[in-house]
Amino acid sequence: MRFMTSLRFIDVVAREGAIRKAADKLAITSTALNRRILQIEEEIGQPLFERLPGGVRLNTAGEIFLQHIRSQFADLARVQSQIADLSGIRRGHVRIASGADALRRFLPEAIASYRGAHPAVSFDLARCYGEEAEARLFSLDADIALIFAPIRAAHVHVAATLRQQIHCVMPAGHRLAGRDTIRIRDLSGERVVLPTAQSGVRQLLDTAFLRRSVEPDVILESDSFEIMQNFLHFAPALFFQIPIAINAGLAVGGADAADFDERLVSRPVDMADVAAGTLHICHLKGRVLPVAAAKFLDDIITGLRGRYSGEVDQ
Amino acid sequence: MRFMTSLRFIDVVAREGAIRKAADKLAITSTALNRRILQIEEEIGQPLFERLPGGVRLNTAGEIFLQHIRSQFADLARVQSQIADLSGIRRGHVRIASGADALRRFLPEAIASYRGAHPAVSFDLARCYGEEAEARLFSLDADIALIFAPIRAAHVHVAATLRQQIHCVMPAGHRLAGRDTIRIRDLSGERVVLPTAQSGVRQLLDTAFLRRSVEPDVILESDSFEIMQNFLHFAPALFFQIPIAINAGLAVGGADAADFDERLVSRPVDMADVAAGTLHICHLKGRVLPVAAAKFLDDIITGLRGRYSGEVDQ
DNA sequence: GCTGGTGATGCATTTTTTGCATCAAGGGCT
DNA sequence: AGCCCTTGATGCAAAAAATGCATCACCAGC
Repeated sequence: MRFMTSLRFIDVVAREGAIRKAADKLAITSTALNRRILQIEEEIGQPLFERLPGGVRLNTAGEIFLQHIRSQFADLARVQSQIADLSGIRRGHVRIASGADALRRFLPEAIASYRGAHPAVSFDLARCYGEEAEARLFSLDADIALIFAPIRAAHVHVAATLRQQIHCVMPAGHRLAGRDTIRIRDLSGERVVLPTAQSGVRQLLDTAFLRRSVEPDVILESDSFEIMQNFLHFAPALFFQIPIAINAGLAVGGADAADFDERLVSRPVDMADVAAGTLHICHLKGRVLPVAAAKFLDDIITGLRGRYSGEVDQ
Repeated sequence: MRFMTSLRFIDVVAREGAIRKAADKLAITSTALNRRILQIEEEIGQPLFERLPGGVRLNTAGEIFLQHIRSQFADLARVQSQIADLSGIRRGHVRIASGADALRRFLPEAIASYRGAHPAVSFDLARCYGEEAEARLFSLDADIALIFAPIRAAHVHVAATLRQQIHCVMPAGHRLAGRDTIRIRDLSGERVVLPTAQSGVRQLLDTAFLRRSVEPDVILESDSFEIMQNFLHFAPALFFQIPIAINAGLAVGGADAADFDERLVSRPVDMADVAAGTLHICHLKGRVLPVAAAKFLDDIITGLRGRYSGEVDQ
């Protein structure tokens, strides 16, 4: 949209923190960009950036204005998708911020299924932890967020929640593989593979370890479920994830549950030790989502309700 | 704002119904305007107007887009007033759509008082009936509406309501001037002056006349309270208004109430005959009002609560 | 004091926008 | 049917705006 260029430029300058860097990114001269900024500031009647020796930074007015710009862009996208909808073609773009948990299997599957019905809709997945996901909603860089952690900010609207019990994954031959549920005290001295400290799963586990005064032998920390799971094929260890992250089949644990990997089994951690965490499916409060995003959000909530009826709320 | 010109042009074209007329109004050539429209339509990817032999008319896509444009303008105004607020100067502009009732005395007084505290805030008053006032909220031509009639559209948010009993105004020497309250049956054959059929007061009265099978002698219909009231100085007759419209003093009726004009008195119509109407103080649902408008709305509601505590709701 | 980064500005060039003249099309009127 | 008027669209030249280059002033770190 031609008439939005100046506004987009401001957004980029704010992100880059310097007019010249932003100009490089936008493939124009710093002169042109600088003058556009000056012109808008003149029209507003007040400067939007403070000039620092190392670049520029938004002042208060600029922050207010940038928020306006971003909401304009988001609203324009919604309007465009709504207009595209009129001509029968359901086009659109959905931007999702999600933890690694849901990215593993749930979102790919949901997106594939959605694209089966609406092939002209494209997706953007950003993998990030809770706080960053909330920030992405606020800066309108994401339409939907899936957060397995408590919600911090008031501007986040939780459309649905899914209770998820932590599961322990281990080689089929492990001494604990016979148990129905795993107790935290069983893990004392055990070799375990843990997600990074920012992860919701890790935070629940750390709380439990501390409470039961259990110190497992942490041999690997990673932000990649792939690596952690594959590691178990080469060395005997335990790792932890939530059911929604299980990437082959739907072995939600229990003695009679199917193994989700020929040599790995999953068993729930006893609820007396680790409380079930909550996966929050959110969007920005007060925001009208683009058609495609709204429909997708609806679809995944309906899908979850069908699959985990008891654990879905709101 | 330079970057909004094309959008403003679309708004004007939609209102005028013809590119050439809009071009005249905007003081540019129809060529330039036409090309701007064509360019935006190309950027959107779809036409926004249908071309008719007598001009242009918005199509569905255009209506969606125009609504977006107007919300952008309203939001920009809010952002500007918010930014202006930062520098200490409380500037701003408040646009009000109101029935003649509230325009008479209540709004002028409220505005004068508000401007005493914030002299840099300007006002725009549009006198209109209920349905049009709602339309103005929707088209974002008004921030606040005062409607003495039932609310029709779902997109209107009622911030407060004020119950108002219809009062009968007459010369001090009139045979009914001695009564505490006026009954509808007293009006049979009486000379009355009535507001136009679109007015909320008139609709309440018509219902009452019909129910009681009373046919007064309607000698004047007008949409101007000024004319109706002045008429009473020259010919004996009755006219009707709500307390908020009484323009000198606050004679809300009752036997001991002060007369609001040396030769005219006001008496309430019995509630058994005419139910109290409701003045609705509204804005568009889901909209964030500019600082000035939000503050003014707050002020008048607080003011009403102080003056008519029993009759103010929500 | 030098170096490497920043944003601002004068001037020539390029790109975009505008205006004039003109066309084709449709409705209303005689 | 024929005329007339008004509508939006378009080719081409002029006006206006945006851009790029070269350069300045400023500041931090070395």
